[in-house]
Amino acid sequence: MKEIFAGEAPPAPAALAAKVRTLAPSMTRSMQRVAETVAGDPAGCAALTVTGLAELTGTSEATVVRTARLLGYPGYRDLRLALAGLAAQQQSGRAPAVTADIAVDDPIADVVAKLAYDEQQTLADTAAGLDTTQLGAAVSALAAARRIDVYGVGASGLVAQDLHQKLLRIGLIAHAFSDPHLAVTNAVQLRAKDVAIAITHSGSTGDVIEPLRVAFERGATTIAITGRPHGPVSQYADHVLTTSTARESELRPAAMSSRTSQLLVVDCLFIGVAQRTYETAAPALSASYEALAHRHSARGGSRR
Amino acid sequence: MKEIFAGEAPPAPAALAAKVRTLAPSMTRSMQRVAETVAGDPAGCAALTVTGLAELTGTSEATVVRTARLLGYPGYRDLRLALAGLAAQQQSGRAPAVTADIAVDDPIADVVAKLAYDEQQTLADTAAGLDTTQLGAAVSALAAARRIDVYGVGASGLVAQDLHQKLLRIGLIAHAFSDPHLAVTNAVQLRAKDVAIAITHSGSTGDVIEPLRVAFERGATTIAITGRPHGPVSQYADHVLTTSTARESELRPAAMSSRTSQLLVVDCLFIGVAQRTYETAAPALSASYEALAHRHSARGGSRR
DNA sequence: TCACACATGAAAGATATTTTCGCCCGCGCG
DNA sequence: CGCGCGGGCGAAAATATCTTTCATGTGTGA
Repeated sequence: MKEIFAGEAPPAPAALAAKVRTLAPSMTRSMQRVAETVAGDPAGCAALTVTGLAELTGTSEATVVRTARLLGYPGYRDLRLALAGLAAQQQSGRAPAVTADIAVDDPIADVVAKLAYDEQQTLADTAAGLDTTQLGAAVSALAAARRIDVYGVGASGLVAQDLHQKLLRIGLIAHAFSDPHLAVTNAVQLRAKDVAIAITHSGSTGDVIEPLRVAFERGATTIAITGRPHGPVSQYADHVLTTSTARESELRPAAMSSRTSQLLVVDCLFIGVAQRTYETAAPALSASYEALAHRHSARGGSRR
Repeated sequence: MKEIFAGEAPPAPAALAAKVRTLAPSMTRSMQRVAETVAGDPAGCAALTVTGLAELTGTSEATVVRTARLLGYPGYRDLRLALAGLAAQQQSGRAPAVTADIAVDDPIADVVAKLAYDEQQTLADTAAGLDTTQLGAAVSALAAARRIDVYGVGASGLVAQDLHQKLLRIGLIAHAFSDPHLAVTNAVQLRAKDVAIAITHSGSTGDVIEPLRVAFERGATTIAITGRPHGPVSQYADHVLTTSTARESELRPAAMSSRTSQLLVVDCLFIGVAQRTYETAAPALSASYEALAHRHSARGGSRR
């Protein structure tokens, strides 16, 4: 009884069900049972050991191994591997679209998937809609600036601070203001060669438009990062960088996707400036990195 | 120290490369070698036995098994199965799409594209690597909390503030601290039913670990949002939410992708809590929305 | 410099897989 | 109707593979 399949087909890739059907007639009863079980639930069987599968099908280990051989694998181990692969393929096949809105009764796993998907979408949209000419001009202005002021309130305030932190890290003189009064009183200090940046999703947040207007009138270069490029804020902006807007829902306020979008724009500005000022930016970056290094191991304890 | 990873992530599906990156820092040299080999050639490694892989990487079987464990599998056998699945997926279709690093002389359009792609990747990895069980537990704790304190310094400080803002918006009592002293002095006020959240990419930022420890010892429920789930911070965390780590380059500091990842986690927490407390959250959300409405048209004027 | 902790691999121990071996059942022949 | 024969089949031995334990070396901090 030799099942010498010398030179036989290499381990079957995916068409396992077909192979089972083809070979079924030449199988004995027990082997058929095994083969059918395997073909019916690849994922489940992949989790089983020979013994497990033997019990499940009411046969013995030897039969399982014989079946595996008949299907073209060197042994059960390899069949099992192929099964795992098959299961993975099937798995990845479905679950394509999660475009629906987030509902109140969505399980947490769906929330994660949908949010991630939405934010990815937002990023793609933003990248596609960003005017690289404007971006380039903004970068040039920033790279040459004597001083940079960033305005943003509410959620945009955090983005302003993010940009602020980044610019400081590469040795530029930057400030971020969330307080409208401080913003305005500082804006009057600006002059040509300085840069003012207003961040507002709605494009009509008076609190950040006002300081931008002041800066604009003082002759500073002004940049607006907004989701409404034709909104009031653009009046006083030399360069307008448009952020994209995802649809919002009750559970997902606009602030959420606008933030993602704004951050991407801010990152682009940052990288752009870092490129232009590489000579000074690179050392500054690594210096700030090293400055932090000892704060980590310091109190934290060791790994694990 | 105990490696009780009870309730740890179930067998990872596909995002293995991401997981390797996330866990690499907490690995020893030999384990890193194994992990890299595996991530580099899933298909090839799936064909190897423990002994084979040990020889290939120049290490021992024990190390291979240890690595498999660290990656979240019960043993090497299961890692191998997952590897086979991964290989099948890769085979069956999409190109891995390699991204080049951002270079100093990249035109601005490339910068935008690469950044957007990287951040999308980071989001996908984070979503894939998030343990929804932990997330669910964290959400429950937050929804039932009397008071919520969030700690984060540096770039993570902004994320902490973002969460803070969001939680306030749905009527919860939350605070964010970037000042380590304030954080600790407030942490001593916490008790059971309160929640403390520490956000740190490195997992070893003493300034946020300390307040979390205090909160932990006071009996509060503690949550860590970190890129190194086995880092020191997890010692004092009831629930650990893992953020993914993208490879960083000179121009793209880790802080950048960690922020993206952290924000996604924070958003998930927020939505989760909003779902659970829908009755009170929904009105609170629309109330805060309306409160802002008049600040927009007020001074800004109309569009265009 | 010493001591400690921790990473590491060799080898023992446990499981899983493969092979061996012979039972048992059905069938044809005496 | 009984007897032998061939092959499906599974129990258990043999082997491969995986896991755990433990002793050793190595780097690190006091």
